[in-house]
Amino acid sequence: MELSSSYEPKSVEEKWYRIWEQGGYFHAREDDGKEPYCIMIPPPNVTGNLHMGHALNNTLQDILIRWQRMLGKSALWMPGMDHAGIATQNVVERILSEEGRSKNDLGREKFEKRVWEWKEHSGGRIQNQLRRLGCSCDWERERFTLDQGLSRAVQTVFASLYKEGLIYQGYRIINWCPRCGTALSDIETEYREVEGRLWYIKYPIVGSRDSIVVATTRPETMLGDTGVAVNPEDERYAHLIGKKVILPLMNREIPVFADDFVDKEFGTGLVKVTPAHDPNDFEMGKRHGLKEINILDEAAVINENGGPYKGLSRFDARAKVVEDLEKQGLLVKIEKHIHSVGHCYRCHTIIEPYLSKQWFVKITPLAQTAIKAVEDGRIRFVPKNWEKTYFEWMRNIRDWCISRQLWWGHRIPAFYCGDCGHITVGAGDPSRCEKCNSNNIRQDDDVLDTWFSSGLWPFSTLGWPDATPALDKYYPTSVLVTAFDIIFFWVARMIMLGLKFMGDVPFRDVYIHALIRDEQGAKMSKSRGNVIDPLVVMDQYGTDALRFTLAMLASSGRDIVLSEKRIEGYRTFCNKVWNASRFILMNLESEFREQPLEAGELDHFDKWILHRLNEAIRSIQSALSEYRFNDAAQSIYSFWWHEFCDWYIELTKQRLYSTAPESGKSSETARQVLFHVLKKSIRLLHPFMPFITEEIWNKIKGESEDLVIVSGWPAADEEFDFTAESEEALIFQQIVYRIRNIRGEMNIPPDKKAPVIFKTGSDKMASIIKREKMQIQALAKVESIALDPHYMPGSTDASAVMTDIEIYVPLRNLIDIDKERARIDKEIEKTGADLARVEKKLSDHNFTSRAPKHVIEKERAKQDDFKEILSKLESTRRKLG
RNA sequence: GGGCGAUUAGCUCAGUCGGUUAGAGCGCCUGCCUCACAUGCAGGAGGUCGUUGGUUCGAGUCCAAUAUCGCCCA
Repeated sequence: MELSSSYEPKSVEEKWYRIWEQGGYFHAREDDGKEPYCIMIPPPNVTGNLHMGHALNNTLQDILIRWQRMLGKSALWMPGMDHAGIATQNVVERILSEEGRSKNDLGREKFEKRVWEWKEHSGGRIQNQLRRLGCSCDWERERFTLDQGLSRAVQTVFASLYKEGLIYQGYRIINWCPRCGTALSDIETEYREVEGRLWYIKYPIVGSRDSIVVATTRPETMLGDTGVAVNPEDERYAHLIGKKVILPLMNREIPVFADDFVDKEFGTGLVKVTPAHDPNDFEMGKRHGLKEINILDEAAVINENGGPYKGLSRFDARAKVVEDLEKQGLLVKIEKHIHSVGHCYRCHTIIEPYLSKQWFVKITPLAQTAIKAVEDGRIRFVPKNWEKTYFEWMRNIRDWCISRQLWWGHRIPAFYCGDCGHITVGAGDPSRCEKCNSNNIRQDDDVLDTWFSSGLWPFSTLGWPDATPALDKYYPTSVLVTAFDIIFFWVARMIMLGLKFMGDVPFRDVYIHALIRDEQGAKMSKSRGNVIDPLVVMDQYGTDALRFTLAMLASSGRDIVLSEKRIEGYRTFCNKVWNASRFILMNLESEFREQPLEAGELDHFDKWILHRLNEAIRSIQSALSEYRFNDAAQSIYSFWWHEFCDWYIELTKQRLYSTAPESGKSSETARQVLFHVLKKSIRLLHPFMPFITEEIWNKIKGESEDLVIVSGWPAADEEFDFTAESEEALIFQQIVYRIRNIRGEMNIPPDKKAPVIFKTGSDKMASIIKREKMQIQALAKVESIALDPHYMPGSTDASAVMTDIEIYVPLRNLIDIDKERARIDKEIEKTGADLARVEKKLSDHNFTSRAPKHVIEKERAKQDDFKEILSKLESTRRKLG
């Protein structure tokens, strides 16, 4: 039963995780007849390593799952990983390039095989890192977005949406990453303010010696210009509309036309129009029938349409174009200009708006249903204000570009017929064109956006498109736990696709937690070097300390600022819990048997701690059910430390150590209460600190009891609500605290015990003091206690005044009169201020006539109290001279 | 440009329905190795709740304006 004097997390963590996992404690059974509770893990990238964001996200999920499991639910936490198309392909391409090869050297099939090999050997490290974090995922059900079942779900969804006309091919400007060599969706493009330039370029007017001046941030795109636009209301240029100008360098005649889109204030008010290389120009081009001249290839190198500039990169081309314009005297001026430029969210390369044929999801019909689900309250965001962000985006949503020019991913299930040109789309691999039955068909080369498959996660992982018992039991899931940065990427898409294919929401609640930042509030990133690695932290302080810290910090704000100091602080809490348990175990006698508590045997402090335990249970329960993780953690922390350890355990020592013959019963009751409270508080703490609690539980559980992970969640016991006794315990604490305060302030050495005289006219107070005489002596280090309603204090008494009690500590030569005067003066000042505030309120007719009665009563009572205390303090002060 | 959020102790943050004397952790100061714990114990200092105005009997809390900082979208 003996425990070591400090908690050593390392071996405990490994041991218990193994026992839980091997013992099937994480496994939820669809046939268990229990009420379902299900959380789908936000699948980490297969390339991922556990960072603080994951640690927070998964700690919160694990708290919920463990809590619900203890509540007796069929708690399923579905784990898995995301194939992360771009990221994973990049990783393997980098490895190949170190070998001096490219993916094209291997060819598609061999490359895919190579990625799978990489996945088997190096991918998915994060799964074991989640185990270290204590995550009680149902690993038997682990899924991967590219595994067979999920791939079938993807194909089924694609085919269905295509047949309904909600997936289509379009030729338009998309966001192209020249480095990754693929299209991206709008939200995969990150805009950043960069300082660029504005070049003013002369375009000669056809049939005139005059020229116009256009301003542009991208002079190199002029190679593809097919027009110049002006605002129709711009009088300066009205005469030019319909004229033609000569495009310099290319010597092409292009029209000047009017379009509302043009901002009169920008540059000269004349803009060059390059329909193939700018989304706005593309729209204008469509409106005015302009030609689209694509001047770039897929690597953003100028192609044959760029004439003499062919072969130059987009950046070299810019320099050369500017240089040539200058030589020809066509460059008017250059200005500095700040504008926002899109970057690839994976590799941060500048995005090229690029004209190409891609697959799109027609999103508006899906979005409307998804908006309604949140409006109706069928899905609830917590905190609620994220609903605004969701609505804002969903109402302005644009079609989703889902094709990616990658090799790693779900290949688009569209087959082109070489004979009739028909496109056959369907789940499974068709061998013939569905229209002309030709076998001359070829599958689309592209793969789908990774988010397309993760959008199906809540039902594809449960077996959809098959109607499985798991799907039936666990869908809709209970809650989705995630950070706000993927509301658009993931949350919104799961809602749209879940409603579409399951006919019901994918989850009831969406709990949005904050992002983690460093001590300076900066986003943690490897390049900044400010990363706190959760794995290192778990090594140093233990997993439970990290988890508790994260729970404490998980309040509803946007950011969490994390510092190691904080984690260190909660390691001491682990140690506190450990040592309190150790104390209790040390004081159980070998023949100790847990007995039901008998109300008749309990003393006031037993009743107090049982009452406080009830209140802690209630407050933790209500906090967790509203996702107030920090409040729940705060409640359990302060109950453990500041009530159970600081007061109750200290109070039991007198009873446990007493040698008085009649004390046997009291000490046995104390043991029973200690044990009872320990057992319940260990269970309350389990979801937050699973390892230490399982270790301790193992030493205290009964032979027939199973592990704490499946023990019942404590319920408040109304039989143990002792309000009146608890109030008396608080008065006792006040008394002890007042005496300790005198000792501390007067610097009375700990070994010097002082006599104390209580002056009170209240029978209630007198009885408390008489009853708890021994405890006051022990906790406040008091030599003797006297009750004297008529005590006349001497000039060397230190004193304290509380409601209905005056406390005197005769100090004789130990007293420092100046200090005592200052102490009393401070009290007088404070009480005087309190009294003044209350009296001001009570003398205000508006207050007494309009405030609710109970508020006025409260103020009156306070007034009486303060008055009495103040007068006693003043009389004491007079005696001090 | 549109939207969202923050501003409370030296630091990082709680503060639910507007109603005790605004709380916590860390840090700081004083005294203690008291037989569970020095990863500890006891005591203490430290706040005009960003600013201004309003609503209210009453505002850290509600409203408006403003300043500073941050995030998202275009």
